[in-house]
Amino acid sequence: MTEIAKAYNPKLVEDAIYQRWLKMGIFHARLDSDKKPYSIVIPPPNVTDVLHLGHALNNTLQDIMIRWKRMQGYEVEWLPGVDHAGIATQVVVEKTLVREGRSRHDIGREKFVRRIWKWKEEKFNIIIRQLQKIGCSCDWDRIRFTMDKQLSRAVIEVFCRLYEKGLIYRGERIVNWCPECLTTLSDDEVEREEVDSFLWYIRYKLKGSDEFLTVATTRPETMLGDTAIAVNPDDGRFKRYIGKSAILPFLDRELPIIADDYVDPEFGTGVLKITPAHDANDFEVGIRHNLDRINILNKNGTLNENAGKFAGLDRYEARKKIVEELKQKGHLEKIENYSLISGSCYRCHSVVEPYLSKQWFVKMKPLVKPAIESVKSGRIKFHPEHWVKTYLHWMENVRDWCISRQLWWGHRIPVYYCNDCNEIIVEREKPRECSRCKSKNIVQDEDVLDTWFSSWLWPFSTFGWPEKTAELDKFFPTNALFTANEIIYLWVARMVMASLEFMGKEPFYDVYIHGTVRDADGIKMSKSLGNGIDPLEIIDKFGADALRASLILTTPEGQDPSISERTFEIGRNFANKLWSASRFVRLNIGDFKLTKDINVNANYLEMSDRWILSRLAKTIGQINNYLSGFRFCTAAKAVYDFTWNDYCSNYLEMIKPRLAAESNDKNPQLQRSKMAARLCSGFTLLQILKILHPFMPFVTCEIWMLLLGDDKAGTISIENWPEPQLKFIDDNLEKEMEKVIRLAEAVRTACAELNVPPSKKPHILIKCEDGKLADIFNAHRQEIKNLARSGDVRANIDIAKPPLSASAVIPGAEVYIPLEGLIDIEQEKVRLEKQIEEKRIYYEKLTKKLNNKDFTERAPSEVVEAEKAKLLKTEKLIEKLNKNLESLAGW
RNA sequence: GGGCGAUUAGCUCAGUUGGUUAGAGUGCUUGCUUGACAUGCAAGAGGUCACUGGUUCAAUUCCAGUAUCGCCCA
Repeated sequence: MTEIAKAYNPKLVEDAIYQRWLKMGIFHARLDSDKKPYSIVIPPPNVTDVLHLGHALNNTLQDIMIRWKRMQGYEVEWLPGVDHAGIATQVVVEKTLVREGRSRHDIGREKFVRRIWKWKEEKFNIIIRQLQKIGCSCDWDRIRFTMDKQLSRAVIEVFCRLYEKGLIYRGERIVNWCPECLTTLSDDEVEREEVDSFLWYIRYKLKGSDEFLTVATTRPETMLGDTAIAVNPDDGRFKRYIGKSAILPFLDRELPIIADDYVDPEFGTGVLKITPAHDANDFEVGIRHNLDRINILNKNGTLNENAGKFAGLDRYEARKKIVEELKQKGHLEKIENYSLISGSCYRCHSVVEPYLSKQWFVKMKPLVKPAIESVKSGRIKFHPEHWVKTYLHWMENVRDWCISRQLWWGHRIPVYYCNDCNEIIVEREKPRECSRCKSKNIVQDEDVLDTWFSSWLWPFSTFGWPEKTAELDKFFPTNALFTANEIIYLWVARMVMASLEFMGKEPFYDVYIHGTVRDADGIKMSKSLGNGIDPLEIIDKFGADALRASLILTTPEGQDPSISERTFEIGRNFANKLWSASRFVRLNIGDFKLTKDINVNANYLEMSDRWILSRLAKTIGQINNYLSGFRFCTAAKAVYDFTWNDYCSNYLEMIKPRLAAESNDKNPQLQRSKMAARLCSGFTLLQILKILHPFMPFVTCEIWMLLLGDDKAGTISIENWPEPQLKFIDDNLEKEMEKVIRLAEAVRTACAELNVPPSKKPHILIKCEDGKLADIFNAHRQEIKNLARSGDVRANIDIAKPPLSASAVIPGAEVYIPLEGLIDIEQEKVRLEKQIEEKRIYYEKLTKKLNNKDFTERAPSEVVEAEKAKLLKTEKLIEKLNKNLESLAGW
């Protein structure tokens, strides 16, 4: 027999166990299997950096589902992978260059991209190792990267198909421009926050008049690009100016005064300056009124030649100068404080400029329609359900998707321009000549595609699309998707659209949205704030199972968990509890051989055995329900409670005397009882290991091997998930056992409150109202002794209270604890009085309720009866407590 | 400005069809070298269920409003 260490040390076992799993190949899904498939694709972490706690949560949830399904006998595919994360990675790597005193332009595109590939390799390997440390049972044979050859092919194919279908077009639009990253950003990549700023009131002189109109603006520097002044057509104050012109300060440009509904008469002065090249709304106004678009900005945020004497200045420097000069010239009426919503780059956080440029867009409206239907019809379900609203809201207000990025890292846009005839050629392979003029003078578009343009294909590109592969056949559509709410728009919604468009099917049927990991103060964990917790550090200190269990136990469904390092003690302690209980069982079952297919024979079982089996069956049923409903936290709590309370605190305590029976004792009943306890405790423990395995794979696997013997154990990971054995469920028995447990509790409480030293094990006498209850207690003398830490136990209907005894009252019975010389009578009196007072308050509450005619007449009779029964019970309890108190009088 | 979510013990949170003396973990106090476990055992204290109305015999639970916080979108 292997010795079992006193405390569980995850460091000694986790790596070896993971290697064992890899060696056995149990994570690889086979195409030739007859089993029903179950598949999940991982939300590919970004190669920007190593994984944080949010990833740990995300992947633990998936692993729980995957391991559960695997044990249930599905052919399980959990496809892992990593995302190239275009802009994010480029920015991160660029920063490393900057630290060396160089920019990406210094070393050039080719070298820079090579450098990012190197970065990718490093992070890729670390991420894999991290996932393995966490215990994730991914199919490593099918790991993917969004820039793999085959996945890149899928991206190009999709671009071409959409272009051919007229769903991709090139257009000159106002886009979000990051002057730092020098690229466009999609609307979803811009972070908006409220900032304190000003509203500048600027006077524009009317042409040929001394009158002027005052406009209010939040961005005075853009005035250099103004091409009109606008008022609301219904605004009586300004009607007479419509059709006239104003003169732009500095540049003396003539600006037509136009009328447009877009102008809000309430804002500022009710007069707006229109800058079509630097504001999305103004752009629209410009189209309606056929206005010029004058771009005044360079790509790096400095002002260009259109800015006259301000050319070359940075945008904020220019703002300062312009305001200053306006003031000097008397064009500045006033400055007001104003809080505005400012957009910043989600990667480098510099302020984003609305910028006019030629970009590639995807027409979204046609793609959105079926994707809305998938969710409305219920074919795709969200967990928790309320995220449906978020999804639909975005879908119904979708705007065209700007997919070109002025970056070097990503999938190059498959568009070629002919330098001779300006033909635009969209091809899967690089063309040799222009399709129109046959010129060989063609160049590829410099830009790359938005990262999400590859990740929206993830559920099928990873399985080999556009090829028709066996993998796609077997594992697509996938079953579920696990992700965080931040990327419902960016990713989830787009995956649904892409899958419907290119596969004709939804990519998954269940979307589980988990919360965002926060620190103890409720602040989102992030690297920039430095409040993040490194999962590897936690694994090092507490173990991977502790990490997993703690995360799940503290992440209620649909809520953000608040986590500090101490949180992980919950899981560590639990792993140790399980370990210790297993050690106890191992030490006590002696030569009894546990086997995988061990079964419990109902004939031999005693009440406590049948009780734990009933509890076990119920618990398994609950866990199945909870997991099916994606209620991971509740499921985890159910196993936790069953293991700690039912199994350890109650069952193991109750069977201790049976296990301790001397093996040379000739009493056959005693030996049989001992066997039953060994059998049942062992059986239940093995079942616990199984239902706990998805949550805590390492420790359960290790104990499984220790109990069964390494060679025969295989791995618990591919054992059958237990079905609840309904024949064991026995509600009456549970109620009886509940009474035993309650009784023991009452005795413990009395002894603790009276400061009875634990070494003194007082005898207890139980006076029962009916013989049946007395029988139950008498049948469980041993169990009560152990649970209550008492001496002998005797129950009967006609027991007299011994003098100088403490007492406790429970429904249907009272317990006497003769404690002559051990207790302070005064203390016991106080104790009883306190209890009487408590009961009396409750009694009054019930009386009041039952005296209310409205209640007795209108509430359902069951409810009224139940209240009456409570009243009766309480009355009896008070009576008994009073008698016990009286019996102490005079001592 | 629109939408979503939250508000229950010192802290983190359960409480799914309205009736439980409102629970758990953790922290706190007290007592325990209890023959598995001090990463433990036992006991205790601690709550006007954010506030105001409404529906109801009955509201932590349903409805409306207010306040505070968080997230998403304009």
